[in-house]
Amino acid sequence: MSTAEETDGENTPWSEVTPEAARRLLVAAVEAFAERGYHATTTRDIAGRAGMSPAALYIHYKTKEELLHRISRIGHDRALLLLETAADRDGTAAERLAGAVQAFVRWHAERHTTARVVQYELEALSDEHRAEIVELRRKSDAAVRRIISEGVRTGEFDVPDVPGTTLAVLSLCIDVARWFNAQGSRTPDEVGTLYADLVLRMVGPRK
Amino acid sequence: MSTAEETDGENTPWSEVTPEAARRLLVAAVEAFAERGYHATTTRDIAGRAGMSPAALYIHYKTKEELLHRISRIGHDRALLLLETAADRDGTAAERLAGAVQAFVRWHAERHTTARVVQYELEALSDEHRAEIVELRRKSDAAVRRIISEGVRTGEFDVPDVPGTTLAVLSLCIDVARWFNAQGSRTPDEVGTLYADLVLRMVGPRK
DNA sequence: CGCGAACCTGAGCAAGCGCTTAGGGGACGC
DNA sequence: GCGTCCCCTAAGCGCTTGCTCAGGTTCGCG
Repeated sequence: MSTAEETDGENTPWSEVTPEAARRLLVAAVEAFAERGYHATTTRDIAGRAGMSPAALYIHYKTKEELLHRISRIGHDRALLLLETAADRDGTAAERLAGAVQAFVRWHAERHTTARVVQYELEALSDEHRAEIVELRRKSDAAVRRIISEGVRTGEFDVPDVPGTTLAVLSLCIDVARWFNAQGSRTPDEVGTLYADLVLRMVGPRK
Repeated sequence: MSTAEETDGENTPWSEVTPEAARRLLVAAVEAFAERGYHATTTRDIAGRAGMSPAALYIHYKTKEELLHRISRIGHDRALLLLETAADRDGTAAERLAGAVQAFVRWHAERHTTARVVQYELEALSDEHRAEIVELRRKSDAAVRRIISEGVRTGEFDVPDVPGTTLAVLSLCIDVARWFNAQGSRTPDEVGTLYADLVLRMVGPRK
């Protein structure tokens, strides 16, 4: 369907999902969950989008919730990788923070279908699965906080409330998945650049 | 249940919902929708929380979707009122923007149960109802954009992309409803003050 | 050709869904 | 006492849900 989804520039989207039929089902589930939400999506709808019968789904996944967990896990791994890569780069804190925001926002805009499921369907996970995902989110928070803390230490940034500002930065980026529209006038890169600028203003020294 | 919900300082929460039984049902629906989401909530659950039989719901509301629409409509009216009141006040653009963000964020934190339903269950509405709500959101956007535009005109603000920054400010505030936790360490007022400061930095002149 | 493994389907089950209907029971005027 | 109105419940209807299971098709390999 969506060519922007299929031909992702920086990586093959779901290459880690190995039986091809399982991948087709997972991609169909991402689309359906993003459109209607997890609870409003039926297993018949997922199977139908993948061109299979409802029973085929249960050959590759034990339950509908396992499908959601696989999607959420892969998405969170990817998001965490983006942030930690940006945090580990060389350069000033400002350069690294701008890079992290640019990459994180770009991902949320470009792959907003996936990101919507990843960010807004957490409470549909089982307790064990949700605990696993929450731990990944804690690490994402730590990566951003590390950049901001170092900027404060070197005097590049003026941030009275580091945990609060970290939360606000992540919140701002994540919410891109909710409002971004591929038919809109802004490209993912433009939104990333705008947001990187706004975040640098949030942490920069007062005039 | 939650005393913070029941005893709202600035207004009686659902006083506009007039038959008392209808109000009890609506409050129960807000709690249930916020906890599990609209589609995962059953009419039996709503009626049970209100201490009634499932059939009682249909004396006061035609469908489950009508309940969601009433909640969404009242919440959006309240949010719009907050923003327009702040925009119409006297003072500098910076003062008015800070006031708008403080009030808007405070509402999203203090009444995060309601706000979660209002902000994250739009696609469960019927087409007509959603169109009505989208119009209210357009007006909220216009109120914030007006403040920022005036700040740019008077030279108080330096904002290269007014529509984009307006979107980011609203997005930042709305997402408070998603992560705010009443058991957490921050009060709604503290979050409002933090966010007002961050937003002023976003629009302020470069150092 | 025979055989086993991998994959998928048609049919359907038990449970739960939104919503309806027939009727009960208390408060009120007369 | 009696009828009327309003608010509510018990029971359940028709349908959809997540999921199962027996069996069929396709394939590589000897």
